[in-house]
Amino acid sequence: MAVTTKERILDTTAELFRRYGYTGTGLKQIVAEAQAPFGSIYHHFPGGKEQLGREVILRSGGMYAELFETIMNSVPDVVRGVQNFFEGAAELLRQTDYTDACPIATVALEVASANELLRLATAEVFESWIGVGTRRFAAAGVPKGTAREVAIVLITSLEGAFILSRAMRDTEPVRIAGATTVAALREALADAL
Amino acid sequence: MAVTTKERILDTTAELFRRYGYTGTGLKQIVAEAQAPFGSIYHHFPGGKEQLGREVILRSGGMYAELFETIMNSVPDVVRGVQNFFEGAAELLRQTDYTDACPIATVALEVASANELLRLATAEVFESWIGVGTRRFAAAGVPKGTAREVAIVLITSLEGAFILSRAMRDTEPVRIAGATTVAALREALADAL
DNA sequence: GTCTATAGAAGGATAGAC
DNA sequence: GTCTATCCTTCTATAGAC
Repeated sequence: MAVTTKERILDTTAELFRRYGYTGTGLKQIVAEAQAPFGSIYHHFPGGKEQLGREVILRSGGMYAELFETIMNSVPDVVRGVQNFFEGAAELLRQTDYTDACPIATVALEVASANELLRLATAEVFESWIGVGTRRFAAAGVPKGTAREVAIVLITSLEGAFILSRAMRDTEPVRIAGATTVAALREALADAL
Repeated sequence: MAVTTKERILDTTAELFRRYGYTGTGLKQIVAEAQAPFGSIYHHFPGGKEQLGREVILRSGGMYAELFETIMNSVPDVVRGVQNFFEGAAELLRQTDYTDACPIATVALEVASANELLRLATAEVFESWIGVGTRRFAAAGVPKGTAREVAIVLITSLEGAFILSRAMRDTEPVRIAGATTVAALREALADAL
């Protein structure tokens, strides 16, 4: 897996943030799981938990965007790509006992009214995701303004569905969210003709 | 406001949970804001923070369902009602500096993989909301199975939009989520004819 | 420069004064 | 039975040994 201590800390923190959130994850818990000495956190992240949190948010956001791009690139049809993305998310949820959902959602809600630096990091990630989706849908023929709306529908539907699916231990919300997003995308593509 | 100490504790905790989440809210912080002695928490909630958390989740869930019903009852048209619900949510977000969103979402994500008792409480609330929406849409003429799907679309869209809107400090996601939900509802009503 | 030990504050919980 | 004072743990952060 990760070769350097810093990478092990980043990966471990991302995993713990996804499961337990920002305030629910302790620095001692991180170094214990990453098998790193406590001091290494402050060596690699002089700004402490806040700096580590910021880097993990941005890194996780980038990795999730790459996952989306990879899945979308694997099929020629944009609608099929979106379907596969949601089906993959539902399958991963089930396989991981409903832990592997959005890597930044819990943190985003925790810091939204509590930590301005970290809120800005989550906003940056969401804006980047919207950009990725917008470009992808625009390239498939959706008008620009509508493409952004469809991207927002995709992200908000998936995020909300993750909340319900994790709480209820059922993939139904994610599957319905996928159908809703596909319907919005199909209509946007039809309007473009 | 709240007359009894117990009610003040419940109201204050609900407010703090909404802003800072479960792990981000301390018991000392709660009694300070509720102007109650520390011991009163363990007097009224012998099970400690967990019991208090459970009661707050269920209570907040019930109050939010009542808000939905009130708004839906205030207009004859179900589509207009849903539009008003989302517009009210967007307006409240803006007015409260993006703090007053879903009362249980942050807690739901925090406890989903960390506290089974509280996870079950959040699942119970989501199921009750789905029931409220399903009955409302079924009464408006949507077929039963579809009515449940529309209810889930409403809740997931709003929840996801709350995350993005709070992070980005922009009501755009909530407004788009409202349009998406209305589209799904309109289609479900059209299919019923 | 890597890591351990500890400081200082805040967390949840409890015992017991009144 | 209401409330205060305190306990023990855990938290983030830092100082300093090696």
